[in-house]
Amino acid sequence: MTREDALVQLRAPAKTPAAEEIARNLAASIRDGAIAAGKKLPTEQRLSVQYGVSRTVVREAISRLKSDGLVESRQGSGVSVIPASLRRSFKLNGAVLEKQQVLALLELRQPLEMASARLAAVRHTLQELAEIADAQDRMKESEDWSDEGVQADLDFHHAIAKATGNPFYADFMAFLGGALRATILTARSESKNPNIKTITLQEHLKIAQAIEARDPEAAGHAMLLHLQGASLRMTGD
Amino acid sequence: MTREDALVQLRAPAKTPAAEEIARNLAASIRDGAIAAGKKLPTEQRLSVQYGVSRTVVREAISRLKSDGLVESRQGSGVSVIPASLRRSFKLNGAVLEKQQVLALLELRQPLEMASARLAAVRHTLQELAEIADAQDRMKESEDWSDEGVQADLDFHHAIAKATGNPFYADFMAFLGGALRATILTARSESKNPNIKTITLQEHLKIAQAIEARDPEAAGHAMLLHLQGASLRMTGD
DNA sequence: ATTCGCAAATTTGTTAGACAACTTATAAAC
DNA sequence: GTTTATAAGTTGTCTAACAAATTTGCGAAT
Repeated sequence: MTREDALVQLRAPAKTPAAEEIARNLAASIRDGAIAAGKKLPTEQRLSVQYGVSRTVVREAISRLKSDGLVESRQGSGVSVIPASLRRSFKLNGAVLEKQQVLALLELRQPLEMASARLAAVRHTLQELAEIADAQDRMKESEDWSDEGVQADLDFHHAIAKATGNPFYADFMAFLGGALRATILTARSESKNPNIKTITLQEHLKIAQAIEARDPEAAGHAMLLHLQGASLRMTGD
Repeated sequence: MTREDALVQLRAPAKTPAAEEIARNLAASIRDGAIAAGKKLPTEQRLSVQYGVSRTVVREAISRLKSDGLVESRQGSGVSVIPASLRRSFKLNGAVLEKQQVLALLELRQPLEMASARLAAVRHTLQELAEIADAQDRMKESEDWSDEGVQADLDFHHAIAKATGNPFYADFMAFLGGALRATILTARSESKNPNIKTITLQEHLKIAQAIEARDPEAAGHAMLLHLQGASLRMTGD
């Protein structure tokens, strides 16, 4: 009996709450223009009937849309769609990233990482340099393909972004790193290349040295080589 | 009477809903580590007592946190904080941007715009080229410092991002453009430089020509000159 | 003493109904 | 015709309850 229950749970593990599904549905309608910008959503009453749920659930769904900056509500008036040009939240649609999406995301990351390395070379403080070295050390001591190793890898890049002194770099690189994290993990564990950690550490070292030497061009170049190498290792072997 | 009411409304224009304020409060506690990753939030019951509101309001606040990827809830268990490395939403904290923040955001945008121009030069289709030209035309026909003019300016950059064929470029540049939109508008209207539109159009033309000629280096360089010029015009005169 | 099973207590998910606060449309009064 | 009350419609909030899932604690069987 318990075993069967477990199987059932495995087959249908995540019964997504109604509010989440409705929010996704409405968000899709907004993004593809089915509900134009400036227009009002149906009233909470109508939506609750339409989706066959209580008004509470509809309100929780709309709460999410508000948080995403997709809509805006005014008491007594209604809920209206905010123009795409004013949206203040950038979001990866949560789901798993397909291979092609990962490549596109890496393509977005590359110029940012290069700029990050260049800026860090010019602006870094001693403390930030120590943080970069610390991430490097932790990766050195980590087991191959371990979770800690990948984390230290991401921390290395994040430490550089922080050393730019520009919080947007730090935040956005952390965001991108998190999105790529799962991908990197599986890629590492599936790779047949046994030297992947050693090579990565060497490339990191060159970046760190160029930053320490306050040589932005060398730092950017070393970062480019590292990203190209990492991309090859992820897709290639 | 009506006049006085208007004044009152101006003085206290936005009584922020309780759910929004609580969501902000909790988000702050999470981001600055007051509630560590992996830990559970207080129960909805306790939070409703703590903030002096109903459970409904607390649930709407938590709904927003879920949408932001800050927390995750499991029925029967509780609401737990998601590690920063896994957050899947990048958000500008809604408020108005200070001058320093704008500069930092422009610094983030620059390498992306340059990469965007380079990629667009290599990958653009005829249709995407037409869209770039269209934005350029609309800006030409627009009134100086008008809302349409700024919109056409942003559309020009967005069209280039779309021509990269990489949806993440398109989405993120649209996001950044929206965030900078208000700033650009005020900067334009406050500027004493009467030729600002003409100069911008000339710089845009050089970018468009380099893209059409499929010359990535020239496109990137023209974009750099444009951004540096725009930044100077925004802060300088 | 340890482990297993099971019921009870917790906790989130959902529903229903009600009232308050605000906006908008309507009708009445001037 | 303009302005002013009135009413209707809509979002914001509260209360009370039950459903569904998880966690906890207790007792029994081994």
